[in-house]
Amino acid sequence: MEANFFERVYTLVKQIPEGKVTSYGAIAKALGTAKSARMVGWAMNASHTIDSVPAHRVVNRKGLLTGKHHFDGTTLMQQLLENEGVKVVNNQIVDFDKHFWQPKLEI
DNA sequence: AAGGTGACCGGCC
DNA sequence: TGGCCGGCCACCT
Repeated sequence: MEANFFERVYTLVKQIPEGKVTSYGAIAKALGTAKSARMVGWAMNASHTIDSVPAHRVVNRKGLLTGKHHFDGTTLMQQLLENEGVKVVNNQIVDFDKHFWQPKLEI
């Protein structure tokens, strides 16, 4: 199996198709650490150094771009999502449930 | 080895 | 939805 918890998160996040988004909790649950969605966020923090992980497709359960602060600018994450067809208004994804992608189905 | 930290979640009001 | 609180686990120093 893969070495770190991080790599598992990366592997899963990388599988997120364009125009789709998911939540930390969903990823955490898919990995088996449902009660520790914080770990997913922590993994994303490390993903910042990897740049192969579409972290902009990962938001919290409310559809808020909580992690946009960790991106380069302030609207980078939002623009990336909009570029893929995901509407974002005021740091929040519109029709979040429609764009929601369930990692459990893929894992 | 121990403590601190974190891009969260769920429950309650 | 929004604010507050507790829990939870892996990584870092």
